[in-house]
Amino acid sequence: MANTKKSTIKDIANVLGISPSAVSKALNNHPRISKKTKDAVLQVAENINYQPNHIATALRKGKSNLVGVIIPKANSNFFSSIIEKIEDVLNKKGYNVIITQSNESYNKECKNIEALLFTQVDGIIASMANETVKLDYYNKVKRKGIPLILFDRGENDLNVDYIGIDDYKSSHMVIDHLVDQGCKRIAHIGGYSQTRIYKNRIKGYVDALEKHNLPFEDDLMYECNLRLQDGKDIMNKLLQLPKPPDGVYVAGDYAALGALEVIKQKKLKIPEDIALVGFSNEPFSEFVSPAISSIEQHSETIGELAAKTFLNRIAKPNEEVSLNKIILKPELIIRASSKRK
Amino acid sequence: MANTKKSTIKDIANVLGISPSAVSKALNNHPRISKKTKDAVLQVAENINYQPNHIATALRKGKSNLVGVIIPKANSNFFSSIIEKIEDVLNKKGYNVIITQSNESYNKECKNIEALLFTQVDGIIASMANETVKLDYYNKVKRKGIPLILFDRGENDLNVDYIGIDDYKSSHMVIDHLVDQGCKRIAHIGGYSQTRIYKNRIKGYVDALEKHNLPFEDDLMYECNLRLQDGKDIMNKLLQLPKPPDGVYVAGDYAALGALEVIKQKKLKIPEDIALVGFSNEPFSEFVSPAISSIEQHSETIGELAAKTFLNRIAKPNEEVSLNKIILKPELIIRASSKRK
DNA sequence: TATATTTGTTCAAACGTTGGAACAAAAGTA
DNA sequence: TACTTTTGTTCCAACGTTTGAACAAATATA
Repeated sequence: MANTKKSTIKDIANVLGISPSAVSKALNNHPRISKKTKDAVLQVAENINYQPNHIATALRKGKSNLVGVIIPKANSNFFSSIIEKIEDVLNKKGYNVIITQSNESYNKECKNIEALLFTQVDGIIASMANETVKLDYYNKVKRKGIPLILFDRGENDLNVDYIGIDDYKSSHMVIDHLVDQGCKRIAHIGGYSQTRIYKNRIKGYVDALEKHNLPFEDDLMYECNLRLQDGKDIMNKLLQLPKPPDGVYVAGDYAALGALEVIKQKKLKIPEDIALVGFSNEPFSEFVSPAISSIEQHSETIGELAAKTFLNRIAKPNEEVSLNKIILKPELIIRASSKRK
Repeated sequence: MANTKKSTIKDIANVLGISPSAVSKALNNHPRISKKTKDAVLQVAENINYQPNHIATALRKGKSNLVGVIIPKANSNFFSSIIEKIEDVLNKKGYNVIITQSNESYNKECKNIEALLFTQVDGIIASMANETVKLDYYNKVKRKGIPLILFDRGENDLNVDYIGIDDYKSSHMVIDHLVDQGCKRIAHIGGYSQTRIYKNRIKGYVDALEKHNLPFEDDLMYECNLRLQDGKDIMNKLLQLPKPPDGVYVAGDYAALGALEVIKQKKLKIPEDIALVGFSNEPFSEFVSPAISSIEQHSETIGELAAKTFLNRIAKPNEEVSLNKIILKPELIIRASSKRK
């Protein structure tokens, strides 16, 4: 029935009466092997359904051709399309991608790193969990000398390649827009400031307010996990303020959706009473009502650049110099939720 | 700087003046090795920061401890939480998980299978792409003799383990509910019937209509990719019918969201004019307005069972008998979009 | 014709680990 | 004391591939 025994290079060699190394060289298109032999080998390989043993190659070459990717959670379009692009680029170069989720947990992230190192990946492309403050595990990766590339959720202290968008500028774009629409009291529902990107968004928010001579008030700013429920909870708090905001900038679309629901529930008008802007342009943002304005982060580009950066590192491993810090330009997509005029 | 040269079992052996195999056995807690030696080995391993070479082990043992998972797309909560659970269960047993996305494309799926086989995974857990009709690649996996487990999107002809919910029954639950709410003309926005689960949902819809003596009309049923935009497009068509439906059963929440938007846009009332039920209970369904009724598929359970089924297969490889076809009970979550009374 | 070069192949070792066979030493049994 | 059993270890081959060195044969150069 099932020809369960896998055929090897040796089997091909036996059939043809040549040595295994000749076969190996033929398969790898070695210049010293004659066309005749190469053809014969290919033919036999086909016939006996030969599949190279990747593990043996990996052992011999000291290279697994596996790349680990760590993301917080795959269930957003942002991350899943980044993964898609990374797979795309790396598969073409003969790499396979191992994806792991940290679920925003530092512990899980550490376990993932352990597992990836154990699996002998040739590199790690990661976006850090919200919780992560300690960098010990990432440093371990660096010390092993295998390429580490961060995207979106990065960390300056690590001193590794990084691809992300300009979060500080994003906030300016959002606030500029809201001010332009006539907002005077703008709240921010942000991520935890320990994460660099959220810190930058907050900083951008604060600085942009100042730029426009608008007051910054503690009551108007919250840090949270940016889940849908967080958006609801915080929006409720904001609406209970003596002077509620007339504009809300939310650092994530799921939380923005939560905020939207609460505002509608309270029979307030969007954007007239409160203008709302989200972040990361999830597919649903366009379709809820009113459609939520959001920052597009160009996830495909991020994925592509992350993969290419890895390939570059692999190509020239001992090039200590010139870290890549690629900062992409954000794009503000203006929709009904913030368009007053 | 970086002690880039990895330490091996041999290094430990040299330090202690014992043989490599003694070290190997000590590390694997072989009963014939003395406690003294084991302790010493562990100590030295720690000191020189020894990390076992997984690839060498894999080669020697003929087992990669890698499991491939193929899903259509990670960006839904349904799939990402299944993955999470699979990782969870398998990591505990020393397996690592390689996740790949087919993006609903047959070609990509084939490539993924190729890549996973090439990487020498010990098993594949998959949910098929919508497009997939030909089973040749999956049959190839079977012929290799490595465990194949399908979930959600399965296929009877393949004759492999399967975990999913009772789609046929789901439809009955939905239609029963809609009828109970007074709907007389119920439309179905379904997935492509070539996919088993969608076929079952359609069959359930048709049979349930009959059960309730309601008319089945071609005009009231569509097959599509169930993306948000598909929901919008088809809902528009449904509303242009001379006699539009008063209830719509959508086989996916994203498409349901699209339909919802269109209905609201046309100033029709939900659930009064049209009652709406979705499928798979994505997180946003609860929070849009009106909240969308949906079928909960218990994704964690699916993930857990898929992983455990794999482990069972591995444990007893030559047990040809007794396929596992695990069909879970669906749960209808009734929300505002269909609750008339 | 003698020598150098090219071509096509084989040999052997290596990658790091494992595990059965072999064996010596220690301990137990008659 | 002589034998069996147990204990702790080493030896060696194996997993499937790769690769530089070696080598013979064919071809080119002087």
